[in-house]
Amino acid sequence: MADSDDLSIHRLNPQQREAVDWGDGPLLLLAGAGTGKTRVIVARIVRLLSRGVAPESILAVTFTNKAAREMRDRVGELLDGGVAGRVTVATFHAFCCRLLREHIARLDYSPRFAIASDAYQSGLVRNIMAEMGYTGDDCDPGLWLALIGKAKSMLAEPEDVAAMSWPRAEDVSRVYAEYTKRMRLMDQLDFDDLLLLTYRLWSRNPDLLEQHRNRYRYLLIDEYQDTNALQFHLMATLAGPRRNLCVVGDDDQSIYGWRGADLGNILEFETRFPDAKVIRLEQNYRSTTTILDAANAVIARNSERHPKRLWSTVAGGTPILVVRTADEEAEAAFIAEFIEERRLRTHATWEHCAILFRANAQSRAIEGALRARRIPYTMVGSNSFYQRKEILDALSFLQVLANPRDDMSLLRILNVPPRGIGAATIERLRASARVLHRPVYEVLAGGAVLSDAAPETRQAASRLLDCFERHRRGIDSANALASRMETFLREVGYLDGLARMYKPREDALERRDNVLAFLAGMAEFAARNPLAGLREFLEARSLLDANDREEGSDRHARGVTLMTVHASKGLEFPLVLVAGLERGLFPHLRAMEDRTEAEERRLFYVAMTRARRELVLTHAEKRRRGARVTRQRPSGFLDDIPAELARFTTPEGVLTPVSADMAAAFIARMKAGLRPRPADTEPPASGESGPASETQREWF
DNA sequence: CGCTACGATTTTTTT
DNA sequence: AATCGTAGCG
Repeated sequence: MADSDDLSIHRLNPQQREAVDWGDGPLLLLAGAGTGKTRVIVARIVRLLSRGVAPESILAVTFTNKAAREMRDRVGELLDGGVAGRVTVATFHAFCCRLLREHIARLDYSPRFAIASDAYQSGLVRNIMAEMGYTGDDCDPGLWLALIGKAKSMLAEPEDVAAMSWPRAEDVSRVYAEYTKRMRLMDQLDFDDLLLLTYRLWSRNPDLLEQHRNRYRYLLIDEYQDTNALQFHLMATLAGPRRNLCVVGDDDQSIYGWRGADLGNILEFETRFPDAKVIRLEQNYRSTTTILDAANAVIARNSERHPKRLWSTVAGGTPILVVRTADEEAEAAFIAEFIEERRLRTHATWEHCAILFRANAQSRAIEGALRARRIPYTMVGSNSFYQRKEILDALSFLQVLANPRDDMSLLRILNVPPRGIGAATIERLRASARVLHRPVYEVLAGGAVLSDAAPETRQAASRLLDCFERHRRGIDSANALASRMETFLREVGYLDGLARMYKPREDALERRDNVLAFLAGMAEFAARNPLAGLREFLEARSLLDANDREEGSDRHARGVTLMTVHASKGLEFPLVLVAGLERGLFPHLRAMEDRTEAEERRLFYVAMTRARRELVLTHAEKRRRGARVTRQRPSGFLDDIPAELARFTTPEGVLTPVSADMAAAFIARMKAGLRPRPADTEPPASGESGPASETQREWF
């Protein structure tokens, strides 16, 4: 969806052309929002091929699956499929995962490792903390995991951490060591391990590194501002003495610092590679000057950045609307009605509109308002489906089936639905497994622990184990995978047990439907990947981000798009509404404390620059936060928008009731064949657009 | 020893 | 509005 204005390769601006034609060696491309970044990367790949570089030699790494898919598609459009398919385009994690499946045996790991989700990691750390006797406040797993992740990105082992000057380094080291040991025992790798072990693989096996260096001779990194130290290290190592490393990014759009992204990577690229060529892309093809000037003014208040100033040839544009409402319901109602009005008065379609917010919880009110007005929408990236209890339970059954050593998953479902294996029994099993250093599954199968348990308990356990054993064969075949898994979930008692676990009948039925929808997704996967089995399904699932996990085949969004600002990066819409511009919410309270406020500002900058033609910012005076209602003050970010670019108002100041005349005019337009254009065919925004008044009518 | 029902607590962003 | 933890019942 980004860069939808279809400038062909032959119509690149001078900076873009220079970036495309630049030869070997390190290259830093500072590409602001909407400057045709993806187009340049794709053109550069095509250019490399035309210079005789083999497609197999090119590795393009992105941060998200969305970006990888888009790049793959765009390369495919310009090259015939055979060639395009030979270029490697993958996320860091997918690339490393593929490498490790093939070579990890050299590090003495099983190639059948599973990939642990963050919830899985948290659960494990929580268990570890409890076992090690930590109590009370400092049991927050997120805190410890962040430190472990930090250590990993520094290539530090637990012993190294102990010697560091961190607060409580001793404790971190112990938790880290235990965490590593347990993950290994369960054949689990976390996201960081994928990168870390790839690096270790190369440093311990120079022959392999040499082999890979000879294969991947040209490296491109997209969204470079989101990489962490380890990711940079990894790619620099692979580039080797050839140093054909082209990185593309925008420091102003770095919004993943909380996840370890290191802005230093992009700010210091020239220090690491003193002879690096640096090219800036500053011509924006996306937004009006009004939007761009406002975004520039907001981001200019950050200090640590590569100085740059985006400019646009799309003169003028409507002022940015800043709308104050009484509460979040009024805010949601305004947003819905504004979209409805734009649709009636202009050529806007629902697909042209996006509603962005800082936190997922904000979507509830907005969804309600849209539903009440029958406005179709798609909520992108809401993890909610996969965070549902029934999906997590079903997933745990499958994970144990694929990998019996997966203690965490086994313990989760051991007594689901209640089958007589209670807390005390589970505790004994766990303790015994810990002492013996054996997987819980094995201890359970051994039966010694259960010898003096109740007969029903013993019987339940052996029935469960029996069911796992029976269904284990055949998990490697895609043939009717989903229906065999459904049989498994039924025989293991889960599908029918839902009725007993959830008491309002409708609730149970809904959860059952969700599990069946999950299985339908699996069937779809199996159809697309006829060689894949259960393990491949689970791997693909864990490497996908929420945006890719839409269950319906309906990938092309229908209706208005709702998402977090984080999920919106890389996208663009003619009309963008950002909700909740309030102190404590955006910028978020937990980010306001120290240096992360700069990141909140960048996040707001990302939100603003998603808009092509019109930008609306809303804030409410009261908002429910949890159980209580709080008075909200407008976000400080609003003060940074130059007054002449914005109009501060209320819903009454913007919305005029939709008259019968207006509706009639709309119908007449439709009859006259003036159907709104689909977004893809939108003409390139160019300098010759008319005066603002005409722009206002015609932009959609 | 395990199960059910009720009440307290919760919300940042995600590969 | 869910989910989680705690207390009484079978």
